[in-house]
Amino acid sequence: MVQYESPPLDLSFAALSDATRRGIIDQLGRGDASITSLADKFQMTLTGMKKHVQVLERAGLVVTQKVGRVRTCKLGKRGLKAEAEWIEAHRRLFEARFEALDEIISEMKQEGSDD
Amino acid sequence: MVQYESPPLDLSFAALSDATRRGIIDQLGRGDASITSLADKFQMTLTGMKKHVQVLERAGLVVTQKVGRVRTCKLGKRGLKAEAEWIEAHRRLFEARFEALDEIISEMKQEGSDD
DNA sequence: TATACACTGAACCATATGGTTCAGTATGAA
DNA sequence: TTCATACTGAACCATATGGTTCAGTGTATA
Repeated sequence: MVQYESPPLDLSFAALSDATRRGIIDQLGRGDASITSLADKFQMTLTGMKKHVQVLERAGLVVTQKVGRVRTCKLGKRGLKAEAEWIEAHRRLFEARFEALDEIISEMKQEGSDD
Repeated sequence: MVQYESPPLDLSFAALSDATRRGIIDQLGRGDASITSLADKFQMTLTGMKKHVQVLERAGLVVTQKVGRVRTCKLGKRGLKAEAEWIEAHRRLFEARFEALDEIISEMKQEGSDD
């Protein structure tokens, strides 16, 4: 029996699982943007865009600040460090598995039913 | 107006957004496993575990093979390359943003309402 | 052959997601 | 003051998620 938690990774990977939200990050990399300008760019209602931004904000990937009537979104200082670390560590894990001898052997004598 | 797609990243990031599934990848890194052994290790019903494995399989992160009555799960050869690339590219993007001059300036003269 | 084991599928449940519309509120400009 | 802009919140909708139970099916084993 093993225990696993770490909500931050849950939130950020979930945030990254949507193409629109990855696009928003792309866009904010080219400069800060208001909700309205993002909504225009991604052909979506203001309300819809606000929800996406909130998801990114909860994940710490984006920070927003409202000045006057416009809310400006920018990339969060938190960055993607934790995510990069998890991915890198496990990418090595994947590779290690395939270099293992028993893998090569079972690859050679590969038979048996599948579905 | 911008168009964004790429279902593979959608699927894999979504798969990685659950701590149990990240744990399964961890576990498979230490050796192949049956649905039953995974279900035991994560204190979950067989049916529940099967669903998690299916999510990982759809994302290409895990492959399974049924021999006799046991379905063996192993890490997929696809790996985490595409995910690592996206994360790395955007991690640099985050950092570039913070090195930009206007960031430093606006950080200094930081005022204005927030919520 | 009888029994146990490993999985599978259908059905259900509560909650979350990704989107919308509609009706505000607050702010800036004329 | 009036009007447009920029956002906000509530409500709704269809679908997905993460889990369960229950009733199978197929495969080993005694």
